[in-house]
Amino acid sequence: MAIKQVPPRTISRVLLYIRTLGNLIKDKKDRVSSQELASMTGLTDVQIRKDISAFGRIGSPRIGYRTAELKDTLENFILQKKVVHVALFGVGNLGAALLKYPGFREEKIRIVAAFDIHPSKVGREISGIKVHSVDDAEEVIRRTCAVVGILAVPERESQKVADLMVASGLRGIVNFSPVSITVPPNVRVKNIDLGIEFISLFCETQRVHGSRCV
Amino acid sequence: MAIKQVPPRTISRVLLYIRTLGNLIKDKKDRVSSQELASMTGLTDVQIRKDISAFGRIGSPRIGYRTAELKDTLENFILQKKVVHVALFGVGNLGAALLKYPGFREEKIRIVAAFDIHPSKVGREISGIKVHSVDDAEEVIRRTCAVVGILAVPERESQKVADLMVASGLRGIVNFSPVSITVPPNVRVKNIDLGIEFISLFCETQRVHGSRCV
DNA sequence: CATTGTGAACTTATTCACAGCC
DNA sequence: GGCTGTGAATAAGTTCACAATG
Repeated sequence: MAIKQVPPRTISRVLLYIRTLGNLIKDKKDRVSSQELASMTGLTDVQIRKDISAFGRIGSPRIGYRTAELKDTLENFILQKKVVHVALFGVGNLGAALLKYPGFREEKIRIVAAFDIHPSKVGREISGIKVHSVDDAEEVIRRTCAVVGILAVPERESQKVADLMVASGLRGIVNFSPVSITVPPNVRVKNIDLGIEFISLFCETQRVHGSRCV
Repeated sequence: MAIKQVPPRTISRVLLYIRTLGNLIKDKKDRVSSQELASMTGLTDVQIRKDISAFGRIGSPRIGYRTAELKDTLENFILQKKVVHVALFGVGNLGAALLKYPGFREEKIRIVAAFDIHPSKVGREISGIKVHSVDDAEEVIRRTCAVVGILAVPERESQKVADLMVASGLRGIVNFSPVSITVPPNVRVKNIDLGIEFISLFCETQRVHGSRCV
C-alpha cells in the first residue's frame, strides 16, 4: 500500500482507536467490529473503517478486526513504538497538576524535565521530577531527549518562554496560556485554550436550548 | 442582516477575537485592521474578515475596525453579556488546578460549585469554593445556575459522574478524562484529551523533521 | 488607495451507497 | 448475512480574486 499523507484529524482519531483497543485487549476481547468501536468512541462506523483503511486491509468481513493486530498496525504507523518525551515549562498550579496526571502513564508519554523561572521552585522535586532553572533548559532538554514542551506559565511570560523553548531545540509546543505565541514555521503549536473551550461549549448549549438563568 | 447559523469553529475564533480586542482596548488602541488581528491571532486576514462579516458590516474600508464597537458586537451575538457558570466534578490535581486557574477570572467564566465523591475532600474550601458531596449536586447546581460542568474524575468513575451531571441538569460537559462518555443527545460534550494532544503534536513534528533520539 | 466584504474556486472532511468477501 | 473497504456524492471550511468604498 502506498504511504498516504495521514491528515491531522485522522491521527487524533487513530490515537483514540489505539487507546480503545488497549482497553479491549485488557478485557480479553480479541475481536471488534467497526460498529463496536464506533459506539465506544462516539464516532461513526464508516469513519472508523475509512480511517483504518488508510493503513491497509486489516479487517475481515463478517469477523471485524483482531484487536491486537489492529493496535499493533496503527501504533507502528503512527508512533513507531516511540515514547514521547515532554518538557514542562512552568510548575504552577496547572503545570504541577500535569506532572501528576495519571493519564500520561498509560500512554506513551513521559514528562522528562520540568522548568520554572522562580528560584523558589527550582530544585524542588514533584512527582519524581526535579524542577530545573530555565537557564539550564538547553542542556537538560538535549540530555533528556525531550521533543515537545508544555507551556504553562503566566500570560505575560509566555512569549519569552516560548522563545526559550524553541532555542532549546523543542519542535512542538502545547500552549496552555490564553495568548497566541509566535514561533518559527518549523515548530508546531497546539493551543489548549480552556477559557475558549468553556465559552464555546456554553454557546453551543445556548443554541440548542433556550437560556435558563443569568 | 439575517441571522446565520454560526459554525462552532467560527465561534471559537470569534472568542479569540473578543479576547484580543480586549487586550487592544486595554492598550488604548481604538482601531485595528484585519491584518493586525491576523498577526496577533496567528490566523489569516481573510478568515478574520469572513468571520466578522457574519455579524454585519462593521468595518470601514481604509480604516479597519473600531475595537470597542467590534468587541461589543461580537459579544452581543455570541455571549449576550452572559457569565458562564461552571460546576466542577472531581477536585483532584487537575480539578484543583482549574479552580485556581487565573485565566477564568479575565473571561466571563465563573466556577460556581465544586463536587467530589471522597468524603475527605467534601467540606473543604479551595480558592473560595466549597467542595460539596456529589449527593447534593442537583440542588447546588440549581441554586448556582451552573449550565456546564467539568468532568475531572478518574477514568473508572467518569461515566457514573457524567450520568449524575446530566441528571443534575447540566447541558454541557468538558470531559478531561481519557475515555469517551455517553450522554443524551441534548447534552453537548467537549473532550479535552491531553494524551492525544501530546502524541498528535509529536506525530506532526515527526512528519516535518526526521526523528532525533529514542 | 488601503482596507473591507464577498461570490466563486478550491480544498478538506464526512457520509452515502454498494461491491466484495468469508 | 453481516461485515469490511472504497469510489462517488455531499457537506464544510478555507482561500482567492476582486468589486465596493470612505
